[in-house]
Amino acid sequence: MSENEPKFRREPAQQRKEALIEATLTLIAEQGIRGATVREIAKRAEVTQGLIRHYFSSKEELISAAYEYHMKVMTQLTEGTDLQANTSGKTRLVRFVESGLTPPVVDPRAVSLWAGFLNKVRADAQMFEIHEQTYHDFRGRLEALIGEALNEANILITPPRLRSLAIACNAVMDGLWMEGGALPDAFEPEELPRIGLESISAIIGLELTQTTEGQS
Amino acid sequence: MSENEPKFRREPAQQRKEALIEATLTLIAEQGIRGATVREIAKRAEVTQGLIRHYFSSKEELISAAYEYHMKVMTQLTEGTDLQANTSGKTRLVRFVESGLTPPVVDPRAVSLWAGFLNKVRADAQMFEIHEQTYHDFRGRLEALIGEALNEANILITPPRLRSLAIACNAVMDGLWMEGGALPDAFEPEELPRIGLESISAIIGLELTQTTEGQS
DNA sequence: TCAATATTTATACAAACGTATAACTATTAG
DNA sequence: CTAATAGTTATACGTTTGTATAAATATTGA
Repeated sequence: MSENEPKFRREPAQQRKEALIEATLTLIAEQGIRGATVREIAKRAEVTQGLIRHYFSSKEELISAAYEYHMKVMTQLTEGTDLQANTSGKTRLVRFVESGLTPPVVDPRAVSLWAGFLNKVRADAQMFEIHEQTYHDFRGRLEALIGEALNEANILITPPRLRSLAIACNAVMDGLWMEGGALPDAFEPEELPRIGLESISAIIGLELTQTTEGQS
Repeated sequence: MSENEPKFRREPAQQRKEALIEATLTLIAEQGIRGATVREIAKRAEVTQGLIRHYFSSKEELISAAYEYHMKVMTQLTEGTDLQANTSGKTRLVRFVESGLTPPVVDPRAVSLWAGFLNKVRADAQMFEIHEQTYHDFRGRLEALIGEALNEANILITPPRLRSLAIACNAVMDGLWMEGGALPDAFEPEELPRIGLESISAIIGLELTQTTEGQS
């Protein structure tokens, strides 16, 4: 009669936290922060709602933790591609653009998350700091790569002009990323990186679409 | 003793509806759709909550009406600039880009609204249709202007290539619009249209920054 | 094997939510 | 001036929300 099946399993703290955060992010992407209720989060993570309060002292704290986690993952996604150092700046720029305009960076969920967090990021000082740092870091890396690529080609450029080019290229990438994520069926798979590279080539005045170096 | 001050005023139906919709949009921009509660909407519109149900049979209907209203306003904002017909395509393209990259189109509230509506637009078929139509309309207009400007300069271009250029220019505008709205203090007032025109000039291969025609 | 402990479940509560309906009153038509 | 109408307020109801606390149980160390 009495089956001694355990009624629940205890998981390592970090693993549970991550599961709760993942469920939170999915729900925020689907229904916004207010739509990510503690009960629904618990259901998705397959625990009861009381457990959330055991790991996070409030919903506010869970949301902040989820944001931090997400931004870290996104940063790693755009960093990870390039490990071998002796590739040219031009090639690294090409790869940076390509990886930023293909999955998993281009992804409906990522765009939805950006939208879902926007207001909260504006209101919360700590989250705003994380956002600004990530944004400037991304643009700074793009600016450095453009500078190196132009330098290799012996194209001279002033710092303010380089800043403008970086803002413009960043805007192209942001725009394509947003549209690719918001309208996933409106573009062919290779269309986004192709248009991105063509546009950035034109903007910085250096052809990027015919790479002679080996493609990883 | 008994002052015969009227306890409320009756307003024309359309005026009340618009006030309710405006309050709704402001709240959606601030806190998302779920944050736009009927009670808070009523408070902002300075009426009691019961009145909302007199004009809209449900919150769902109010949200849809607010979206339709907002998209109409945004469309008019990007249409309105150009009335005199005998200006060149190049000039009209310049004005189109400039007006799309300055207030009131570039505006934190507009970006927040875009973010706030994103999920709902994906889920609701009717709202999705409105969104797609507006988006394609905008890009179509941009594509036509680019085509005319290039044609005037005797630059030949194939239709698929024109499509790519339009997607790219649209992405530049979207990206700058988004960044200008999300980080209002990160750019100088003239920086966005300047960078936009420079980038689009480079992308389509036609200089737009030195206009010889009169500027409105 | 058994007590100690931290994880997990279970239950409860006040506040806020969308909705429904009744009561009031400014406005209009005759 | 009066009655009818529709805009508006007022109140209420069942659910869902975030939070709080008690109870149960899986796991660990001695």
